[in-house]
Parts: sequence; structure tokens; C-alpha cells
Amino acid sequence: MKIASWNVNSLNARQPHLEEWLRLRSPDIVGLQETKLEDSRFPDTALVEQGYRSVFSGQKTYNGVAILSREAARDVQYGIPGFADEQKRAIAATIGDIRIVNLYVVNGQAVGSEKFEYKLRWLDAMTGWLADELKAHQNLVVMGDFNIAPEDRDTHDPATWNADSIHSSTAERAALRRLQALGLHDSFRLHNDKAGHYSWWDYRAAGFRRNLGLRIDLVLVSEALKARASGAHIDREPRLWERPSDHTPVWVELDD
DNA sequence: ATGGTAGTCTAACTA
Repeated sequence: MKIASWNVNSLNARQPHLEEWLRLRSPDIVGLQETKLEDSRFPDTALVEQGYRSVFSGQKTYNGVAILSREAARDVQYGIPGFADEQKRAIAATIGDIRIVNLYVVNGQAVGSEKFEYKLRWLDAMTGWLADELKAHQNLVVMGDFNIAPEDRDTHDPATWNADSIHSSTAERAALRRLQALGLHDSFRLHNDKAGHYSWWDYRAAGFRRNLGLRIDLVLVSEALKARASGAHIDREPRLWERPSDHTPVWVELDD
């Protein structure tokens, strides 16, 4: 079973890419981020024709998350419970025997900015929520665009992406460690300990061609699912297509 | 070179 995460940077702009990629890889479950679509404009009918049901929480221009699945989703949660947020960044659902949480974590712009403080508050609220989710669901997948590179080996240049930089700062990494300490494992690192594997490259300065990237898109799995995780992948293929997203899909493979 | 590109929407914000 293949469970994937992809920040599409506008589903309107990337619908052809998504449809092509679904045909190419046949994932069972996909979490999308930055759909940038109001719910009334979500292309759920077109996706049904490809064999995927969808649940989604979006808004115009910014943010927006969705979960696509071959099987119907149940017990859908929109947003972080008890955390008032105008921005559509979280959605969760149960599919088969697996609880899926799909996140578009706040970017944060710059360490010390107002947006950075919002990022830390958001991460704190999200972690509290997921502690409860873990109590209720032993089979939990938490995926998305985390906007945090977990370690130096997840950046192309630790001098640029340092303790004071957005995406790699001490406070952000500590917040991610607190989440993982609940018992959530970075599926990519179960199978690959090397540097140089990224999921995002800046559109500017030919970032992809020069592999100047960050690994900020993660699929975390609970202890019970760690035992079933047989592989994890970063799929660079869609980044080679015309008009790509700046992020590329990542996934975990679970034994049935 | 303190830049660069892309999406949404046509000015400026976000990433």
C-alpha cells in the first residue's frame, strides 16, 4: 500500500500533473497541500473518474489541503481541534484501518517574525492534537509539507540553512522532535541515511538543476506502522515535467 | 548580483 504526500502549489495549475502522476504511480492514499482552491472549485468529479474519492478543506489563493483515496474516507476532521485558524492547513480522515493526518505547516518567513511565532504556536497545537490521535489510533500516518528540514543532512548547505534560518532553526527542529517523540518515525530515514535527498527546490537560481534543495516533505508513521513500512521514496519525476510544482511527491510503502 | 521564479490575480503578497 502506497501512501503519498505532495505539495502541488495550486491544484488548478497542477491538475494535469496530478492526474498524470496518479496514472503513473497508482498510490492508494495521497495528501495534497497548497491546493489554493475554494471547496466549491475542488475537482472531485474528475478525480472520481480516475478512481479516487476526495475530502478537502481549502480557500482562495493560499493554503488548502486534501486527502485522496481509493477507499472512502471516514471520520473526517477539518483543522486542528480547539485551535481557531483562518488558514486551511490540516485535514484528517480514517481510511481502512489507518488514520491519516495531512498537514501544510506554516512557512514562518523568518525567525523572530510574527509569522514565525504563528508557526511555533501552530506546531504546538498540532502536537497536542496528535498526542490524542495516537491514543485513539495505533495505525497513524502524519504527512505533509512540514516546512522544517529535520537535520543538517536534509539540507544542501548547513551553513546557509543554520540554527538561525527559517526551515532549520533550533526552535523549529525542537518542535519537530517533540512531535516525533510522541512515537512518530520519519519513514524516509527508516531506509536511507544519506544526505542529498530533497523534496523541495527553489524555483529561483536553478535550484533543481543544481540540487540545491531541502527535505521538508515528510511521511511519519506510528510504531505499529513502522513494522509494516517496507520502503520510502522521493519521486523526482514530476519535477522534470513542464510547469512543475516546487515540491515533488514523497511516499511510504506499507505491507498489507 | 543582497538577486533570482512561480501562483494568484493585475498590486502585492506568499512561498
